[in-house]
Amino acid sequence: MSFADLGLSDELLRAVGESGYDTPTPIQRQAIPSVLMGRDLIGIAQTGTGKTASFVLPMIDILAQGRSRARMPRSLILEPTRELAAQVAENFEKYGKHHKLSMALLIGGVSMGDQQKALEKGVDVLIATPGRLMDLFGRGKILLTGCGLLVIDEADRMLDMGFIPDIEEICTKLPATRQTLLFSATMPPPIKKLADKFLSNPKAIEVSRPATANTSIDQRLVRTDSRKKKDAIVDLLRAGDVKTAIIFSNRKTTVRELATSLKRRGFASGQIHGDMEQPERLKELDRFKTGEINILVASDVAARGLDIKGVSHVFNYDVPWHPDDYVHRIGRTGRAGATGVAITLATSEDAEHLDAIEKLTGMKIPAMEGAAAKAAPEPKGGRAERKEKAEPKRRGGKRAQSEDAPAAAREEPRREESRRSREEPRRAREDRDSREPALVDEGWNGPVPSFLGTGFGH
DNA sequence: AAAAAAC
Repeated sequence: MSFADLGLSDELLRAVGESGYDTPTPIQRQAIPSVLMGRDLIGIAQTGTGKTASFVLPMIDILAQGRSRARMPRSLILEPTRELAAQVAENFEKYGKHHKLSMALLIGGVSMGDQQKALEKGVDVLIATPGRLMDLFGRGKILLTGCGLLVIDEADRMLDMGFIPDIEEICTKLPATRQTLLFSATMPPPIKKLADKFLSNPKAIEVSRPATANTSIDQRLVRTDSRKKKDAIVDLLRAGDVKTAIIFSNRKTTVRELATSLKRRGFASGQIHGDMEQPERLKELDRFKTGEINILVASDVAARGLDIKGVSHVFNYDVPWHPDDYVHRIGRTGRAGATGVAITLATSEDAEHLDAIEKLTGMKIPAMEGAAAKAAPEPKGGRAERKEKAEPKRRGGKRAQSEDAPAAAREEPRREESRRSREEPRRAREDRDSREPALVDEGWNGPVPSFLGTGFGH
């Protein structure tokens, strides 16, 4: 089975091929033909399954017919965070390069002027976070009556963030006869209700995979004391073979402090959290992706969905309060068939949260003792991931082929999803399915996209 | 207990 069997256009197949993809992932195989036929779709899938391409690709072909009119976007993609919206926009640019489609990225924290200008000219695809979209809508800058295609991505996360009322309101502004695609890692009742209300006769696709049966991530625990945490992290960064690391903290203030402290100690480090200005957030992310810095201190804004290639280590400077977040955080490493290391610093006060994590993942995180705790283990088993070992700072651009490979071309632990689903008690499945999968979603490795109504294509 | 998202 190749992409050519899915009914996509030649131009699109060319863009896909040029990006290095050749074989569609299960969700792409199942979703693309249905989306091309105009069907509604519920995709139970997480990042790492090739989810983004499963809607981006058919959308490009659907939108290739017809053209946009001023202030009347033809399609809308809703994302929970600004960074995820930017990541999807990057995918549109990549796969739409042989099409003449226009898009606008409507996210908060950046100037509205350029977004408005793009809307005025007319766009084929609107990629938005709910807040900015509602704002612009309220100002009369957008008419959604011509928007015949809606994608609600990461629906369960939208729920967590309290976006459901906004989503419902947005849905009512769209024409009743439209195609709606909804993606969610889990299906809690409110999401089910949303789907019942706004989708008609949807095709349901479920692609799940055990998150931390993810052997590509070597998980370790370091017992420490709150006062020694900073020294511990510095030791781990120095001693281990840390090529690229994300250090998660529970609080924005801690992110700031730790980032400052690491910088002062000479680490090529940066930070990202929700109190930073949006341009700064994207700039830091870009510096990290291009290798200008190799350590990123982050809040949970970066925990989910973000696909950054070649992260060798994830550190939990704090044990996350919500066990799901643990799985999401460590899922930033061990991506694209590479192996990664996830090290969690835990104090005696963290016992309860640690228990919750171990219960969720169904495994005890092995402790690094004594001398071992001084050195972070190397990611083992490696292929591409060990390549630049001697050189802590990656340079942008050239990357190992396997890392750059498409979701489908990558090595994928092909577990028997459907069989597993049948055999497993529903309860356990739901539990597990709320976790982040081991693998990556479509990459976003380019520079920070210019979010403002970029034309793409030539 | 936090974080995320509009101005």
